[in-house]
Amino acid sequence: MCSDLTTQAKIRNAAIAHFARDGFQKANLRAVAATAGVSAGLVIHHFGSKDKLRSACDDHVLSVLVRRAREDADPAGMRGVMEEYLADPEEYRLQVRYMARAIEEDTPAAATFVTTMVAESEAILRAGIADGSMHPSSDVRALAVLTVLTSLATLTMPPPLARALGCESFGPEALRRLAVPTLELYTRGLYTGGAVLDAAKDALKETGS
Amino acid sequence: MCSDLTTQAKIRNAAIAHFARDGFQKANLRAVAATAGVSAGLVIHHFGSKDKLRSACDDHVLSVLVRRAREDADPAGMRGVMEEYLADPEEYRLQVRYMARAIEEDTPAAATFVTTMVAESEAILRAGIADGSMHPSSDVRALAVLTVLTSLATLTMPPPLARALGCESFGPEALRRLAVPTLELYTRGLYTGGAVLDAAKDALKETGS
DNA sequence: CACGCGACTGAACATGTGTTTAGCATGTTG
DNA sequence: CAACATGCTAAACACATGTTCAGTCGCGTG
Repeated sequence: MCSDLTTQAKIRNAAIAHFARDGFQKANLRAVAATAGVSAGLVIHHFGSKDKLRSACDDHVLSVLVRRAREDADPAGMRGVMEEYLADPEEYRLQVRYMARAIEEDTPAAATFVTTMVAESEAILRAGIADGSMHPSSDVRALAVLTVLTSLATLTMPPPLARALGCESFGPEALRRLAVPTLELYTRGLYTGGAVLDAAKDALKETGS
Repeated sequence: MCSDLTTQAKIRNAAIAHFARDGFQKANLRAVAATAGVSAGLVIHHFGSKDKLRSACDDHVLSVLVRRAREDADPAGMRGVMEEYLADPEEYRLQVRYMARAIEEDTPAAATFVTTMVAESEAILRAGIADGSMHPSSDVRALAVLTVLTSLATLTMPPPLARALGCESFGPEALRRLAVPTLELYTRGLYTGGAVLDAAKDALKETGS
């Protein structure tokens, strides 16, 4: 990190780190101020309140993440995102984690982010279906949501699940381990026959009325 | 809810509801006490501290959830869980949400829960592969983790993603919408060819050393 | 220089919240 | 009956934390 940043920017970055790590509630201004190397009062002096600070962080992370997502829009929803994640600039992990927290708490920026991601995913899926590289789906929208959801879940895998994989905590290692099984699932599926799908369709037809 | 419960049980249930809805931090004892119809002091009188209360809730939810999971162990990891979720006793939604929060915060009970679920998933997958109803996988363990992860993510889908699906918030409606695309993915896969999988394998071989 | 303005600090303030304590009611026991 | 344990409450306490305030430093400007 270059240290020749605006004080505002230093505070914002410190806040992003703390919010991402501890959550908005648990993070406290004095700690944020400390890692930014300033006093608690200054944080408020620049941002007005903890909530406004959060908004600033939201907007910043949103813009960075959306820009990145647009840059490497790849097949399969967030595959591009995953690749960049594998390369693993620590900063990127932070921002994804931050956004995941924002999504949980249903922040406006998070809504924008999700909308963007789902739209982009859907476009990619439609393109893939059109050119024959992907199977058609009965509900492309829902499939797009599913893609984003699983990508996000994977990228923010909680520690207990990472440990189930033999990793101390989530990181590139865990992601590498998941990559092949995931893609196997995406190319062959899991079931050898259509029985489960048919059964589900029937079940839904009954309940669906 | 039957109101002929021990006061302790009433408090515990109220706490589970609040922890699930607001998270452990944000939930406060006075509110919990209020919905339990008692005073704040009594909560501490019975449980000793907020942390101990959390432990009690953890253990309770864990036991209920594990019991349920064992009862309807079905193919595909948590498909049984999903079915029960579709039937939608409000209480069940609560407990799943509670456990998701516990997993995020890496509680001991959550670790046990995850371990159990992954083990069960893995067993189911191995059985399915053995009897030919599922495709073999290069890493069954990782596949099991993936299954649990996506199931959990689906069941605790955050509001923004639910809205992308046209639902106001997550519920049986959203789950029904996702069911068919999910199972389509699980039976046909997404890609029509193996190009992406092969590319990923190559990429990992390079980075993997 | 004098002035003012913005960055900045440290201490004070306000409030929300976990916990403690003193006390009250009730039922049980010696 | 007296003593005591138990379930319970309300008020007080302790402390963390968001926010405010008064004042200092440094710097550009009239």
